[in-house]
Amino acid sequence: MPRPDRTNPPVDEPRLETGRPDFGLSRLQLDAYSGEQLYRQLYRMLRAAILSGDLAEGEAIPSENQLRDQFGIARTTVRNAMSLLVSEGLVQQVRGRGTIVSHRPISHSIWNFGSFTELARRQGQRPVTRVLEHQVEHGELHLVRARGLANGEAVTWLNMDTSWLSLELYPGLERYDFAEQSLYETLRRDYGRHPMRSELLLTVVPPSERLRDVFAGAHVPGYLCASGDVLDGDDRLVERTSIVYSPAVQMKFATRWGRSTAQLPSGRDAGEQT
Amino acid sequence: MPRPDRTNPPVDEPRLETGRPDFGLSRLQLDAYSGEQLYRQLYRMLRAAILSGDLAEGEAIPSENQLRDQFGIARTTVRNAMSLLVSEGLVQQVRGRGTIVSHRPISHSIWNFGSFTELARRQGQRPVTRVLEHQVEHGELHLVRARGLANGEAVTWLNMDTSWLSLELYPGLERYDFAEQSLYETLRRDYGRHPMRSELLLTVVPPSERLRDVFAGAHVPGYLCASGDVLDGDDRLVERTSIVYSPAVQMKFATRWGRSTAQLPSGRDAGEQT
DNA sequence: TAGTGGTCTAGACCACCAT
DNA sequence: TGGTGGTCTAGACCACTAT
Repeated sequence: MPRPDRTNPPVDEPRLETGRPDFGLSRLQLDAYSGEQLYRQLYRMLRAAILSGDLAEGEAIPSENQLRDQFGIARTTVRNAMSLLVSEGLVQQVRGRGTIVSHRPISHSIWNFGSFTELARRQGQRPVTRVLEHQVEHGELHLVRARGLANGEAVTWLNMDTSWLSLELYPGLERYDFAEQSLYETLRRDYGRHPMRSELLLTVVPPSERLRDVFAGAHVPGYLCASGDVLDGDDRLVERTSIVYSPAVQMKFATRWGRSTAQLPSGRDAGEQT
Repeated sequence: MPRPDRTNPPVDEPRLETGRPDFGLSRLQLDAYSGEQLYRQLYRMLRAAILSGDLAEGEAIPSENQLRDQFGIARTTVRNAMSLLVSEGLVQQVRGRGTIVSHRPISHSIWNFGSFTELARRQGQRPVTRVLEHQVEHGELHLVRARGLANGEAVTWLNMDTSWLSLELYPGLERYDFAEQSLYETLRRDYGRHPMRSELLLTVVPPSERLRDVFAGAHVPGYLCASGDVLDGDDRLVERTSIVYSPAVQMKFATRWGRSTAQLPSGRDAGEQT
C-alpha cells in the first residue's frame, strides 16, 4: 500500500543493520522490503510485546530515540508507530518521562450520530458484530446486535442495536447471518432498499442486566438511546430501530442558529437557546 | 506548552506571509507567537469551518499542499492538524482524492435543541424562567435557570440550564435579573455578542434532588444532558453551558446519510448506521 | 544535566485518483 | 498527467522530568 519504493530491494545498501544495545525487544529487525510499512512493523512489534506481557503495565517502553537508533529509521517513523499505540490506548506518552504501558480505556467521539463502520475505519480498527437475538415475531424479524471494535483479542462494545424488519418487505431475510454481513448492505443488495435518513427520539434507558453485561460498564445511571424509524429515499420504512450507546461513545453534535437571529426585528429571542 | 521557540517574536522574518490564492477559509492566518501550536490553530480553524457548515458534508477541504503554501508551514504540521480532524471523525482522507468532510449535519433538523422561546411561542404558551442560582465564582457568572411553560397558574418545567459566563467578557453582567430578561438578548444588546452555534456533548446525568424537585418527575433512571460551548460567528466563546432536559421534552432529531457514502471506495459500508 | 517526548522544517518518492 | 494523501528522511529547538 504505502511507502512504495523499495518494494524491490536495491542491490546495495543493506539499510537496516542491527546489533545495537539491546533492551526488551532486542534481536528483532524491520524489513524494509516486506511491503509492510516500517511504522506498522514497529507498531506490531511493540504491540505484541505489550500484549504478551513482556512490557508490563506501568513500564516504560524504549524511547523514541532508542528505537530510531536501534532500527535505523527516522524518528518520525517511530512516532507514527507510537501514535497507533496511543490511539489504541495501549500506551501513554509523557514528555520528559517516556512512553508508558497503560491499557487506558479510550473513548470514541461520534459527531452527529455518524456511521459505525466509519468510526471503526478511522481508528484502524476492525468493526465487530455479535448477534444477541434473532427471531421472527408477528411477521417481523427481531434482531439484536452488539457492535464494537476489536483491538487484537479485546473487543470494546460501543452499542446495542435492535432492529425490527418486516418479513413481508424482506422475505427470507431471517435466513441471513448478520454477524458476518452488514444488514444495510444486504437490504441494498438483495432487496433494493436504500436507507437514506432516520427520525429518532432520544431517551435514557435504565441499565438492564444485558446492557451492563455487554458494555461491561461501571455504574451508570442509564444509557443513551436513540430509537425511531429508518427510511429510504422515498420515505418508505426500512426498519424500526433502537440503538443504545455505551458510555465509551462520546455523542457530540453541533447546532447552528440561522443567521436570521441577528436580523430579526425587535427583541424576539429567536436565537435563544433552549 | 509545546513548540517553545518563538514565544517571543524575533524581530526579523515575518515568517507567515499570507496573500496566496484563497478558498473557503481565506483571510485567516496563523500566529506563530500566540503560544498555541501552529497545527492546533489550523485544526481549530478547519474544525470551526466544518462545524459551522461553511464546509459542507461531502465537500473536499483544501489539500495539504494548499494549506502548506497558504500558511507557509511544513506539510508535517498540516498533517498534524489533519490527524486531529480524522481522529474526531470530522473528516476522511482518501489518497488521490483529497480530504472530505464526513460530518453529518443534523443542526437544522433537530427539533428540540432549537430556541426555547420559539418552542413556547409555537405552542401558544408563555415561557417562564426561574433563577435557581446566580453567583460569581472565579471571575465567572454561574447561572442556573429552570425554564418551562405556563398554562394558567401551572408551570411545566422543561429544562434546567446552567451557564458559565466570563465577567471579563461581560463586565457587569452579574447585575442583571435573568428571570425577567433573556440572557442571550442581553448579550446581544448590551455586549454585542451574538450566539451563533454550539458544540455539545450528550450525556446522562443521575437524578439529583434538585432535578427531581424541578421536574417533579416520576422515577427516571437519569436525565438527558447536553453540555458544551456556545460560540459566536467568529468562533469566540459566548458561554459554556449544560442543559438538563425534563423527560417531558421529546428530543427528536433527524439524520441523513449523504449520497457521498455510496461513492466511497471499496466495499466498506460507509452508509451503515451506527 | 542528560534524556524524554512535543513541535517544526524542508525536502523526497510513491500509490492512487481524476482527467 | 497533475494533484492527492501516505510514507520516510535527517535534521532542529524546545519544555519537561528525573537525577
